Amino acid sequence: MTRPQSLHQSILGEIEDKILSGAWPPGHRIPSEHELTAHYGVSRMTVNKVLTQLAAGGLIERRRRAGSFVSRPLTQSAVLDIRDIRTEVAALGLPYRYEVTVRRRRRAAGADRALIDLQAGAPVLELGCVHFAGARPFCREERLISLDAVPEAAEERFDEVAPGAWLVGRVPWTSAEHRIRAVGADRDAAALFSMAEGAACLAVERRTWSAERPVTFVRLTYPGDAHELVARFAPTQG
Amino acid sequence: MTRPQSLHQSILGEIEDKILSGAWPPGHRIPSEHELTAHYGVSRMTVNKVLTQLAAGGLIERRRRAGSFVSRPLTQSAVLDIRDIRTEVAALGLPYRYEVTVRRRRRAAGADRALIDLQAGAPVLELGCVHFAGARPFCREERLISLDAVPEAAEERFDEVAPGAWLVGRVPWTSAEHRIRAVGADRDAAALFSMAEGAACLAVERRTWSAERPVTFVRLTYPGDAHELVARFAPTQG
DNA sequence: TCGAACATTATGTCTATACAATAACGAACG
DNA sequence: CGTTCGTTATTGTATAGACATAATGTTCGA
Repeated sequence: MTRPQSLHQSILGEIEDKILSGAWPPGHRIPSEHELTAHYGVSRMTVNKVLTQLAAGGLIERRRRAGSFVSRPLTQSAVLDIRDIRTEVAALGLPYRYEVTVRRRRRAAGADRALIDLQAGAPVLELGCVHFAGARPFCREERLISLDAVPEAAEERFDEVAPGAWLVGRVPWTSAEHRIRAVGADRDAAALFSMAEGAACLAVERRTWSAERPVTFVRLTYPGDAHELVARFAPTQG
Repeated sequence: MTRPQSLHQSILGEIEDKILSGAWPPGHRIPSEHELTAHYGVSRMTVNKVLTQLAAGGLIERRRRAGSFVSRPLTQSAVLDIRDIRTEVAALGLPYRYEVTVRRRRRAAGADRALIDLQAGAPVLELGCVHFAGARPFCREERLISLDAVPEAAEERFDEVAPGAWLVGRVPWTSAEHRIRAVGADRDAAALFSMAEGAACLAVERRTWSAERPVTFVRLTYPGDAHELVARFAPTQG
């Protein structure tokens, strides 16, 4: 359990404890790097590393000449883990399977451009999928892929690998924006999930860019309260 | 625009660009600290700072003796900003108001202990609130506060400050877990939001601990698709 | 051929020192 | 009394050197 920690880790832990326990309340001025250096008998660089890390985590704020202060939590920002659907299903201990229901190549129309920031007439691939957990449909996927950004997608059948996983393996690295809403099931979703039209569904919309260029838009619709997203907030991730 | 950056910031930017543009694809081994040291003409500590930061952001993975590698994005973890409800309403440009509808002090029963990890019979304060944006109800709040953790809450009327804001100002620093689901409106919510029973609502449940002790449980229910949560993911925060 | 011992290499951590940038403080001055 | 200006405490950044640690390759021996 108590594995040998590095110096700055144990110092980090100590200071964190002081803040989390309330011994050092929000607004409290914590000792200067110089004082901490003396207190712990370490070099200033080590102390600096700790405080820099605490500041990055939002636990303290630092001002030159003034000192470092325990920050008051204004916006609790939590880390949301967006996992691959296959992984999600596997976590339930159910066999995973998916079907491609729609695969259409076309040029971006007005409606598309509202979803993802594309040039008019840019070639896009429209995809529809259903993901299954065991025998039951788990999630509906509606996706647009910019063929300007990912031309290889035009040739891909997506029989073997789902579009999400395919893109992750192909497109280098991305920034993304997620929007999470509750929506009533449309006729399609109601039939798919065997639920009443208008019943509650969780909709996760994700827009993805790579090197400033739009890559893909996807809307994942999960039935009712059978699915939930979990986000955790902890001062230091670990 | 191009303000004078520090050395490690500009190096960070360069490497990030290489990864995001795809020049260094996932799995690619990036130059060793020693090589980067030579390439940029800086000390190893500076390079180390950059790579450590990239690793913390999840953009690269580091293995002793083997080197540093561009990681393949498996779980895209996004940062979800959980704001104060008052702030959310203010962002809409609407006047904010709230009402306390329920305020009951009692001992934790079985149902409560399923929500928040309390001892049997521990004193809790049960609260119900409705938050308004303009004239329309914006959000329903159901809350349990552990009076062991926050005894002062027993005396507080919550006339002036909503429970969420009150707690943030009082309880030092917390870790929290958020669960986000879509639920059908119960009779109460349907009446409140003037919607059909069973219509889609977004439910955000938050459990909060301070110094390992449970502090509060809150369930926020937002009407239908009138509300959405936004989470962003970017390699380096900034 | 297989496994154990060893060498090598890259990361991980820490120190001591240095100078720069910033902003709070206090003293001098109008 | 208020403003300006220099002083100084504190953080921010960077360097060079050192040793620790881990894991990969390599060599040698059974």
